[in-house]
Amino acid sequence: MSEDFPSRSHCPINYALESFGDKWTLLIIRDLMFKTKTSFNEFLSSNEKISTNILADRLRRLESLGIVSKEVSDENRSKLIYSLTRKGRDLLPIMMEITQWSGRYDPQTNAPEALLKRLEADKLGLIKDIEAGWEHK
Amino acid sequence: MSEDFPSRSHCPINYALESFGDKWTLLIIRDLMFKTKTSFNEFLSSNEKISTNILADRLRRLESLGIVSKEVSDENRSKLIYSLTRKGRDLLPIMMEITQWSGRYDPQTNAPEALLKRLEADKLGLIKDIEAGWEHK
DNA sequence: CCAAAGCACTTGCATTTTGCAAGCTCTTTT
DNA sequence: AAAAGAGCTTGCAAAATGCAAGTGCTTTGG
Repeated sequence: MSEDFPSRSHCPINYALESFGDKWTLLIIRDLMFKTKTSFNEFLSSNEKISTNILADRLRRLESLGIVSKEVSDENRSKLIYSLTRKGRDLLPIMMEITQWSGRYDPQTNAPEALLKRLEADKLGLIKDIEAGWEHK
Repeated sequence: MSEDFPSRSHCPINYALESFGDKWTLLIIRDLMFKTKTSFNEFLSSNEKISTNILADRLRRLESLGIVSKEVSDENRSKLIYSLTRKGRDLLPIMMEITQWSGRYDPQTNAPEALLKRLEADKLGLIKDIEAGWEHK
């Protein structure tokens, strides 16, 4: 990990933009976080149709930022398993706020009604529950 | 407002990306939300040095999405005042979570220590206070 | 009342990033 | 030994960005 990109400023919003401010990176994080996808070909199969060169680039970038790590699969040594680091898992509250905002403003959102309800009623509890699910994994 | 962009999916994360998933949009929202900037030239003067054509494009886009609105200034009729709509102000929790995450992971962050402390201790109270400041404005 | 300055852009063009299709290398399965 | 799966890389066209200059309205100062 660790690589330096010329930084425009050290504003916290800008730091986030330089980490995941593009059209694709957060989708990969979403897949890792909520869809239990872990491999190159699984990311490729998502609805938004990322292309292979962009996916390879973003995974490399996420690794260099310490948000994602990869390891060789136990069962199949030609397969790589990607996963979120602590830094990546700490993006959960951001993802939840984004989900809530989009759920409120996208008339066609496919965010599950139950999830949106829980976000309104008990966001912190929900976040804790999701994190708990990661602990004993 | 309202314009249609061909949408890749109705995933809530993707909706957010299609609203502000680029290197500049969130900086404009930051300036409107926290730096009391309201005009084209003020946005231009930010540290990150956005160029005029991109700024014009993003403001147009934010208006068409209903996140920002503009009106002619009372004192100076050649000046336009940009402001956040309700939809835009509702991005505050996302901005706060981003600030907290970046504050935690950017060793050089310039997020004020006091703000980060308050975010750890009483995020909801902080958000309420900021929103209250907007009410009687 | 006219010239200069302020404000919000637009335009043109070079550079960079993206999107798409094809191909390549190394396992693993049959 | 051949085919299939997994994770890429490469080449090229198209789109987005960055930079510098210019345009068309106010508004201000003399």
